[in-house]
Order: sequence, then structure tokens, then C-alpha cells
Amino acid sequence: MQQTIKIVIIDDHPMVIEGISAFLSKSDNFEVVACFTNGLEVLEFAKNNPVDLIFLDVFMPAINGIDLCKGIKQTHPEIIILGMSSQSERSLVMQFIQNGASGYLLKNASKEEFFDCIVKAINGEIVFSNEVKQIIGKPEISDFKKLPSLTRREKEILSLIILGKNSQEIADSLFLSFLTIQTHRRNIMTKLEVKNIAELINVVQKNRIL
Amino acid sequence: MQQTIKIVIIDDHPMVIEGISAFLSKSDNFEVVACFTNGLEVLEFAKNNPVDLIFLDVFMPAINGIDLCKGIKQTHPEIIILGMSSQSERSLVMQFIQNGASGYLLKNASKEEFFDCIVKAINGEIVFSNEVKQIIGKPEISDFKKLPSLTRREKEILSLIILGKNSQEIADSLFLSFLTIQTHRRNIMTKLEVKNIAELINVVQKNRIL
DNA sequence: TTTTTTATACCTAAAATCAGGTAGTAAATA
DNA sequence: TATTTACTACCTGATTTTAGGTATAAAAAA
Repeated sequence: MQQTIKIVIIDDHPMVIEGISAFLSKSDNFEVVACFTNGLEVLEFAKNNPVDLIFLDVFMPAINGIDLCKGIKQTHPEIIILGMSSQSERSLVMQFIQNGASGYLLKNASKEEFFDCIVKAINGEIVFSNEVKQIIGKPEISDFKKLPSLTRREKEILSLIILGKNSQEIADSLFLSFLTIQTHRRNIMTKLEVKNIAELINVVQKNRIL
Repeated sequence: MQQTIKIVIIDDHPMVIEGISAFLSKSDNFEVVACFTNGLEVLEFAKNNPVDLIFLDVFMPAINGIDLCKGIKQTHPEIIILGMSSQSERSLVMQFIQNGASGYLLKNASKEEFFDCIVKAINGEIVFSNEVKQIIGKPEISDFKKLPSLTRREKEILSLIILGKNSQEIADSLFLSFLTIQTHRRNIMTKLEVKNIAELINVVQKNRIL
């Protein structure tokens, strides 16, 4: 008989914490040793306490789940991390795995999926809940292109475009020439390979640029 | 001593159901009589079983929470409905209340907020979790304008615009004249009071048109 | 130090949107 | 039945975006 698996849950929703805890308490193999609604606290906790596995909500107000995953893995590479979110994009899941996570679950996963994923992840597998499997099973062409990086100025202008400002308004508010804005605008759209504002907004939202 | 309050939970996330159930089981006053991940089943259940209060997730894959709320209230006006979601917009909460809901909670609400809201809602109050109170406390001008209704054709064209199609592409795919699309386009933008595509997309997403 | 990136600015021209108008037919509603 | 709404289509003109080019100075990176 092996030891219990020590689990930490990080989610800004108390009810989700309560829900996962309730799930896991039904098995003697799992022990929830800590829960945090603020992601950063886990780093302190892990220094002083053994942790086997972390459930990590990807969308939290204070810190980005992807960055937190990276941070945890840097100081505690032995901890298994499973990402969670309500909806998901293929590219997001991939980014997460690339930052050291061992798997990704959608929050609509069943109890069985949770159990199954924990066990497999502990054994070194990369695991996904069923719906995530479907998502990552349908790769889009766009997923293979690595995202171009926008400069600070480009992001600044992009955010104003998305708010609905036209080039002249952006020029006025940034004290730049209208023509400069046109240039940046063209560079942004060329980089992101879109041909109009609607596509631009779609790409930005899908890939969480900004 | 009054009877227990019979509660139904509707959410497509098993873990959220588990979480709320765990919350509520800590008080003898509450009894979770049923849970559904598919919203429509509740209508059938309510025909044959007494229900005092329903927790209703607003965003579910099959049916829209707002419409479901309306549907439940039509056949069972005596049932208290509390809406839930992870994030929220003022206009959404308002729509929900207008459709007969007795309150709205964000899913990051604490156990205490849940208890408090249930009791007050049962006593006839309209209740909001703390964060929702903040949201609805900051009314925007746009919230006071009631949403104009778009026709079926307009919605169809709107969805294509948002996908990034231009007028000619939309005309081709719907077998209509380019000029007809221009007219619909103008009508849509006039109705929603926006002056370009970016603003259009913002309004559509904010108000969950489509 | 040389090269590349970033930010700036201008020119021209095509394409698309935005904004105003009118108008006929069919369907739904009062 | 009369009226309104929805859908269709066209005309004109102004504005804006899209797309191609070039170019310079400063900053950052190799």
C-alpha cells in the first residue's frame, strides 16, 4: 500500500475548491493538504510542506495560471501540476503543457475523470479530460504557427483598435502622426495574418494576446 | 421550526454541483433534492416534486440560462431562482432579474454569502453576492438603453460579420445582393449604435446578442 | 562595432466601410 | 382590412481601412 497522494487545490472559487475536495475525499488514496484562492501563496506553502500534485485554475484575477505553473515548476519540478478551466482553447492547453504541466482538465469533467487523471499523472503520464482530448485532437492550422510577438507600441495601438478607435483617434490620443498609426496598424495585421478588424479581434481573443 | 428548504442545482460542471452540495449539507435547513447538468430536465422534475429554490448556472452548452429561467418561472412562478456565473456583466444580471430571478451570485462567492442569499431570497428579497453588488452599483449609460431586437436575418449576417467576412463574401454565401448586405449591415449598426466593427463586436459580446 | 529591431513618418491607390437617401414585396400584426 | 415589420435592392458620396512602397533615427542585440 502506497502513501496517500498529497494534493493542493488553487482556485479563486471557494465552491470549486469545495467540489474537488468533496470528490477527492471519497477515496482514501487522496489527501487535500491545502487550498488557496490566491495562487502565490502556494509557493510559500510548498517550501515547507510536501506536495505531490496541484490542481491549478488557469484563469485567476491576480496571477496568470500559465506563469504560476512555470514558477512552481522552477522551484519544485517534482510537483505534478494539472491545469483546469471552464472553457479552453487548444493553444492554451499546449502552452500550459509546455510550461511543465502534466495535464489539463475541463471543469465539467466527471468525478471518474478526475480520479483517473490524478493516478495517471502521478505515474508520469500527460493526461487530459475527455473534452480536452477532443479539443487537442482537432489541431487547426493556426495552432502550428507560433504566435508572432508584438512590440509594446503595437500592443498599445492594438488595444485601442479593439476598443473601436479609428486611426485618427489613436493618433490624437498617442500624439503620433496618423500615418504612423497606419504603419503600425499594417504591421500588426501582417504579423497576425488577418485581413480585417473582426478577424483581428478573433485572433487576439483566441490567443490571449494583450 | 420550519421545514427544510428544498433546493435544486443546475450546472454543467459536476464539481460545482458537488461544491454547492457540500456547502449546503453543512446546514440542516437546506436539502438538495436534485441536481442536473442538463437544464431542461428540471422542468420535468418540478412537475412531480416540490422545489423551493433553484441555483441556475447562466452559461450552459445546451440552453441559455436566461431563457431557462423564464421557462421555469412561467410554469412554476413560486420557485425562487438564483442565477450564477463565473464572470458577469451588469446588463446580464439585469436581464436575469427581469426574467423572474430572485438574485445573482458570482461563483467566487463565499459559503457565508450563499447561505445568506438563500435565506433572504426565500423571504422574498432580491439578493446579490458582494461582487455582483459592486458590478450593478456602477451603472453604465448603455445599461439603461434596452437592447434593440435584431431580426433573424440581421443576426445571421451579424454572425458572419463577426467571423470576419466582408459584405461581398456574406452576399455570396447567402445568395443575396451585395447591396442588400450593406443595408442590413447599416441597420444592424444603427440599431446597436456603433460606428465600426470593433465597437460592434464589443457590444455583441458584452450584451450576449447572438 | 555592425546588424537588427523598434518607432516614427510619408506617398499612392485600391478596397471596404460608413452614412444618407429611396423603394417594392411579402409577411405578420393590429 | 389597414398598418407595421422584415427583407430585399439600388444610388450616391464621404470616410476609413487595407495594401504596396520608401525612409530615417534611436535603441537594442549580436
